[in-house]
Amino acid sequence: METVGTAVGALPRPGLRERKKQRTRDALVRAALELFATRGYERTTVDDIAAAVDVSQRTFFRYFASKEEVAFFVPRLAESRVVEAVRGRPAGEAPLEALRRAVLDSWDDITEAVEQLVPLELHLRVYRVIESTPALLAAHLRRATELEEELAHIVAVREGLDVDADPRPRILVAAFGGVVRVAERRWSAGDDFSAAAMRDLMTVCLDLVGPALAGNWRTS
Amino acid sequence: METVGTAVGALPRPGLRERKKQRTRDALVRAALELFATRGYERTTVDDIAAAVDVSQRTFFRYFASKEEVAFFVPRLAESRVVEAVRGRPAGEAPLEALRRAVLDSWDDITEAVEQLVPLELHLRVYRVIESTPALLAAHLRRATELEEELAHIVAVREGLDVDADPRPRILVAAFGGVVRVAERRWSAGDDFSAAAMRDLMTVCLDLVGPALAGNWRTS
DNA sequence: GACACTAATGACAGCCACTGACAGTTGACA
DNA sequence: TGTCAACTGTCAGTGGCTGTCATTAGTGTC
Repeated sequence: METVGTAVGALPRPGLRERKKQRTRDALVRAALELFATRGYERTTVDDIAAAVDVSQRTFFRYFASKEEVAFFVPRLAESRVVEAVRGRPAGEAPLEALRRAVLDSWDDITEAVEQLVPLELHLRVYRVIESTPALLAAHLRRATELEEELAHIVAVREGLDVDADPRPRILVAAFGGVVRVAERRWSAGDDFSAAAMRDLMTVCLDLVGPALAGNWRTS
Repeated sequence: METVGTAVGALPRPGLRERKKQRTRDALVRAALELFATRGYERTTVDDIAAAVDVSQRTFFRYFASKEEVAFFVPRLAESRVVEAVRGRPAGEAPLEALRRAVLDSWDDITEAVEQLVPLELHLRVYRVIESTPALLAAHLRRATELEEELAHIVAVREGLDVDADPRPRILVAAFGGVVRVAERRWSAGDDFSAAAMRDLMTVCLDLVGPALAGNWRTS
């Protein structure tokens, strides 16, 4: 129930103005996602979204830097949680294992946090729109690599390495990120969009990295 | 010197109209890349590019679907070569090895083909612009995943699998693609942009995938 | 070599994402 | 209650991109 973007300490009742802003932002997000999911991204104009919340187009752009940004409001939440989870892993753990457990262990929390914002089913529908809309898919991938960059730095620090000198941190997270994306696609393509299903898919895909890279597949 | 997009058989002199189109397209590409490299992508308008070649803006959009597309004219060439190279690998080869050798072995040919279009040095400068411009980076990553999808299908056929049933093809190319991107970044960040340097980087990065994913790194 | 045929182009109007500037409104706080 | 600062709406303008239509310029034919 906590305000999402608030600093850690002291939350002494945000004040009317702040609450109003929060409500406007949430209304814009919900209206936008609903429109994207039903009508599609490209056939939804920013004017449509603004009109649905009864604010001016200019106001929309004061809350979101671009039309794309509003589509990634929910994923953004999830990403920050993953980063935190990786930071929280014990130092002795192997790098890949730290990434793997961070994602798997924090998955239920993430799902819960998402549901607090929008219904999980709407999130899934929007995710499908993201994957099938070139402009959004591109933005999604760019965001993913930015996240990977952050994770590479964290891994490097854990292992006492320089990210620019030793390529292993970036290679690890790049491979890991690619696998996560495969799992995400399989999740959105399927019909079971529960958190448990996603966790299972992620587990299976991560377990397959080794075998997939290994020499011969005929021994499956 | 052959016309790039011509069908395999018979090239009986393209005709004046076709040659004129070819020249216009090449001029647009060269003007655009030069402008992107010097002035930056966002500070170059389509009108600028069109004016540099003395055609109307409308004509530019008849050659390229978007301003982005012209920036990827050269990479597009390289990608198609890689796909062909993978298709040409012997069937018995292990999947990862096929991808690896396809890229490494065709690298010199690709470099040569690129140089026929634009100076390699200009290509590098444009590549740096792509990596540092959010909109272009996003488009680059989307193109990369489209390529990965194609490669996953090829790998699946090689191994007699169904891409949608067995996740291994997609996992393999996702991991592979991630590593290739790391190598590309290191290439563009460095000062030696020769084909040989790129091949060496690629080799090093690919050799590190196993160790990076393996349990503990302290044994480096 | 004149003739129709068709592809390529330019000029123009218009949509949409996005931005800067200015003025009006509304919470915050003394 | 009055002052200040934050939030908002309006308006004008830029740039990417598209549809339309008249004009130009290769192409094949007689």
